Amino acid sequence: MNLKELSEKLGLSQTTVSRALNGYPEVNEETRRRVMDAARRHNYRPNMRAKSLATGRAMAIGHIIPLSTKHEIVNPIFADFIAGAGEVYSSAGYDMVLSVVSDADEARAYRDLKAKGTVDGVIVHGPKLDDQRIPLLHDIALPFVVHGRSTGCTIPYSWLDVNNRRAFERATEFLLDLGHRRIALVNGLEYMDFAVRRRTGYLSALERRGITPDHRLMRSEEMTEGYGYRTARELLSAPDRPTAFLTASLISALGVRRAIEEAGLRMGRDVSVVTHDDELSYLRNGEDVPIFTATRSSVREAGRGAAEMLLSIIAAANPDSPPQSRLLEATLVVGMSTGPGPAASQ
Amino acid sequence: MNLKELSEKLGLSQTTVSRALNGYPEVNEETRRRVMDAARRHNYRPNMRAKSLATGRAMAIGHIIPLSTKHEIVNPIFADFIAGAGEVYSSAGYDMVLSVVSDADEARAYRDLKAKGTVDGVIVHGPKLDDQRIPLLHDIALPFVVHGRSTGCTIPYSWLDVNNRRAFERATEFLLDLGHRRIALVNGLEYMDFAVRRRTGYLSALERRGITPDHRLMRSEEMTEGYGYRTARELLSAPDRPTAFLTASLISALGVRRAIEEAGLRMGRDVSVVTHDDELSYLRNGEDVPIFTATRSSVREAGRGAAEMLLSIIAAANPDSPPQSRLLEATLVVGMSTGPGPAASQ
DNA sequence: TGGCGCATCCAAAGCGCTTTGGAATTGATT
DNA sequence: AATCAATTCCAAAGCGCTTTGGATGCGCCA
Repeated sequence: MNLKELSEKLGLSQTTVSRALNGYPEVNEETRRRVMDAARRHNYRPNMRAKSLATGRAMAIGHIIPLSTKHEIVNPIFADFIAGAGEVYSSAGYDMVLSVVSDADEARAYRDLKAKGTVDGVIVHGPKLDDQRIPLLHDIALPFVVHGRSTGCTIPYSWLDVNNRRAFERATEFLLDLGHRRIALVNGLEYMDFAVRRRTGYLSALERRGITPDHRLMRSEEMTEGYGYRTARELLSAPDRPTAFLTASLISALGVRRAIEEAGLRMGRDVSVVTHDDELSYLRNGEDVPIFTATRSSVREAGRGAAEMLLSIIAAANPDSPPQSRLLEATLVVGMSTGPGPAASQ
Repeated sequence: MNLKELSEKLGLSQTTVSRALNGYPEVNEETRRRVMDAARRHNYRPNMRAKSLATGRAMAIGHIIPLSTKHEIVNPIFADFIAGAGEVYSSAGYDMVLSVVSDADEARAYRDLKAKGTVDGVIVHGPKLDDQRIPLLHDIALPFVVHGRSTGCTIPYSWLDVNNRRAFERATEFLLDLGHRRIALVNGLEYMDFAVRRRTGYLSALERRGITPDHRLMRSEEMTEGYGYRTARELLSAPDRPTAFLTASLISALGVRRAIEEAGLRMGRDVSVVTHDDELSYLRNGEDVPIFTATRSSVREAGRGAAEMLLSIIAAANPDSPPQSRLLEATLVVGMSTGPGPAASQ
C-alpha cells in the first residue's frame, strides 16, 4: 500500500493525502479524518527511502564502532549506551544505524555515511586525547555529538561527558579521608581522554594533601577482569603494598577483588576498593547495598542525553549555532569495599 | 557530487556512468576506466536513498532489541554478536539498523520495518520457547534468520544455533566422570529456548547415569553476577550441598566463585564449576589457561554466521527456497575450576 | 454584478538513482 | 554496395514521496 494507491482509494490527490497525514493546515478537518482513518485501516506507512529522498532527511543516526585489533571498543558499556540512545531515537521516529569498521577504515566510513546520505548525524564514541574524528566531521559538515571530550581538540564541538576528573578526585579524597595513603590507580588506556582526566583527578587529590604520587602504583590498560587481577596480585605482593585501589571499571574491580581474596586478605577490611560504575544493566554493583564503593554514573542515561542533544542540533539545522555541551556529575556511593586505612588507626 | 553532475563533467549520459560504475558489460572498457577514475577523483558515492528507491533493496539489515522491563536483552552477548554480524555486513556493503523498542511495540516494529522499507531482512535475537516473531515475520514476508531456535514453532525457518543440549550434556558428563553426584544447574531464564535445551542436556546426562535429578539444585533466572552469588551461597549452606555447579554464563560463574570463596571453600578443589562461555571480548575466561572449565562457543562467530546466512537468503531472493540452518558445536575446555568429586575419592 | 480573499484541493516537478527500449556507429558478411 | 549483428551509448520513464505554483469554488463586500 503506497501513497498513490491510498489516494486513489480515497478519490483524492496524492498531495492532499500527504498533507493530511503530515499535519499541514490546508486540508479540511473532515477530509483529514477520512485520510487518517483509511491510512490506519490499510496499515499504510510511508516508504522511508522515498520520503528521505524527497525531504533530504535520512531520519537516521549513525554510530561507528571501530573494530580495533584490540577489543576495547566492542566494550561492555557500548551496549548500554546504545540502549539509552535507541530509546530516544525510536520515540522520535529515528532509526539507528551501526557500522562496524576496522580502525583503518574509520575515516572513510564517516565520509561514506555523509556521501551516501544514510544518516543525518553521528555520535562519536570513545574520544582519544586528540581525536581526529572531530575535525573530520567538522570538515564534512556532518552533525555530531561526542560522548566524552577530546582535550587536544581546538575547534568547538558538542559533547556530553561525565565529570571524570572530579569523580576520581572525590574518590581519592574519600580514600584519603579514611586514612589511606598508598592508593593504586588501576586506570583504563591512557590514550583515551576519559582515562587521562581520571588520572588528573587522582593526582590533584593526592597533591592537595601533599602526597607524592608513586608511579609504581599507577597502571593503565584495557579494562578487563584479568588486568585488574594481575595488577592487584602484583601490587599486593610488593613490600609496601597499596592499602586501597581505585579502578576504572566494575569489571577490573572484580579482578582486583579476586586477587585480594586469593592473597588471603579481605576487601573492605584489609584492602579498600573504589571503582567507577557505569551502571551497566547486566553487571550491577550489588543488588540493594552496593558491593563496591563507587563513583556512579549511568552510561545509559548518557546515551539518552547524547541522543537528545544530537536530535536537537539536527532539528535546529543551523550550522552556525553554538555547540552544546553537558557535564554529568557522578555520585559517590558507599559500599562494602572500603574501610579505614592505616593512617586512621595510628 | 551526484550522478548528474558527474556525468555532465564527463560528457556522458547518466545511464552510461551508472552502468560503468556498476560493472555492466555494455560499456567500453576505456570509458569505464575514465568514469571510475573521475568518480574516485571527485569522491563520488551514490546516494543510497535514491539507489534504494530505484532498486527496491534497502541494503540494510535490521536487529530489533526489545527493551524489557527486565534487562536481559541489553545483554552482554548482544554487543559481541553485533560486532560479528557487523563485520559481515560492512564487507558486503550493507548497513545495520538497530531498533530499541519496548516489549509491547515489538510486533509493530517489525511491521514498520517492512512497510517503511528500511531493511531487507532481520535477525531474530533470543527466541523464546514458542516465539511469536517467527510466524509474524513469515506472514509479512520479511526475510530473517533466528539466532537460536524456537521449539514450539511449527513452520520452517532459517536458524543458526549452538548445540546447547549437547554442550550441557557433555559438561554434566564431565562432572559425573570426575565423581560429582550433586551438581547444581544455575540456568538462565527458562522461557528462553536455549535455557530449556541446556536443562534437557543436563537432565539426560544425569538420567543416563541413573541419577535422579534433585529439583532443589536446579535454578533458573536472569544470568547476572548477583544471581550466581545468591544461588551458590544458598545452596552451599544447605546440609547436603552440591559439589559442583553448572552455570549458564561466565557472569553468573563469577558470582558462584565469589560465594564459594566467601564460604571459605576453594574452587576447583572443594567445589567444581563448569560454565558456558560465549567468548565475550571484554570478559575472557582467563588469559592463557582458562579459569573456568567451560563449554565454549564464540557468540561473535555466531554473529558472523547468522549474518552470512541472512545475506545469502536475501541474495537468493527466492521465497520458496528451503530454509537454511546451522548447528555449532561448543568445545569443552578444561580450566582450573574443576576437580575430582566425592565419588572419585571413595 | 464584479472583484477579492479564503479555504480547499490538484497537477506536475523534483529528489538521485536504475533500467527499459531504442539509436547510432562499427566491422564483418553476403 | 547492402545487410546484419555487435558494440556502445543515450533519452526518458519510473521508484514513492514532498512541495511548488496554481486552479476552483465559496462567501463577502463594495
